[in-house]
Amino acid sequence: MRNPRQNDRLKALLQAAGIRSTRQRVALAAILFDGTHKHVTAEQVHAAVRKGKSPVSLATVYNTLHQYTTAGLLHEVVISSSRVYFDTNTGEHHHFFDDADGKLYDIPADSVRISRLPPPPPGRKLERVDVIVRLVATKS
Amino acid sequence: MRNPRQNDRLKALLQAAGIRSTRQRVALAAILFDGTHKHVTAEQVHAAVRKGKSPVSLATVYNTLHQYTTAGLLHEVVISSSRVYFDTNTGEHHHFFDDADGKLYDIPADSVRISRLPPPPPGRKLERVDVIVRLVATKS
DNA sequence: GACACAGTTTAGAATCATTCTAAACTGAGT
DNA sequence: ACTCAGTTTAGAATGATTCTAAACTGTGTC
Repeated sequence: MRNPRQNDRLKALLQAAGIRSTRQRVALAAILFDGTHKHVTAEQVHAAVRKGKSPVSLATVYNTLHQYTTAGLLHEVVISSSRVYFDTNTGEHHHFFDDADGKLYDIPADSVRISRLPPPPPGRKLERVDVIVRLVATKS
Repeated sequence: MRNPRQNDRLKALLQAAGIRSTRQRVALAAILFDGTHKHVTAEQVHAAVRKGKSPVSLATVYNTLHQYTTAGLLHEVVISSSRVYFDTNTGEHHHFFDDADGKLYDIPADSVRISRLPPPPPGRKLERVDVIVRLVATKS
């Protein structure tokens, strides 16, 4: 995105999260925070940023995705052991996972009601509840 | 387990699942199906079987765990991207995952009620619902 | 505007769980 | 005992991710 208005928005977004803005971090933010929610892998982000005019190394993609996650700009979603997804929707919600094509779809938090959850073991507190609804193709 | 009664039980269990019983498969079954439910990784099973008198290669541990999973004797639980857990409890239930020590604890199915789940996208059907409750140490 | 230095980026090596390969082995039926 | 599909194996290969150590860059200081 060469749009200077966009650029300022992204810099502000990083600043607000306490992250120093650099050329690479803005390029990645432009891909991730374009207004629509996404589920992406590091490789996908790397491929996308390589197409642009502002190349970023794979190591930096990993570093930055983790940094954004720590800063609360992304959520990590563990769905399959072979790859980690990063979710730009950081609000409470759940996921459909389609095994056929490896894609994730959001389920709004209020579509799922969890009740009667047992208390966590002593010395531990509940951090997050992830509901993953695994899908398969209907063998018609 | 050198107990011949045990041995016959395990062979029968494999047979019933349509799996030919071999020395290796029985040795692994002895570790997995001892009457108590477990959450194990391939490495853990490999370490355990190596201590016994009936060594099994790591490749066979992987092959066999997957075969047992396909046969419905185990369930695969994906909780963290760095390892896969195999669960000897194949009934419907959910999990606490303790990030502090990487351990899994069962949550009985009837402790969690999921309602208002949206319908799966067209051409897909719901295969399984996994609820993972992530725990962290209480910072006291 | 040049200087310094912590923070950042990078290519490539390293890691680690898992899968693959291709050869040796084994069990069930003749 | 003989055969052949099915099984096991060591070690190589894979693939995502992390590490390393060296080069680079942004920000504050004069």
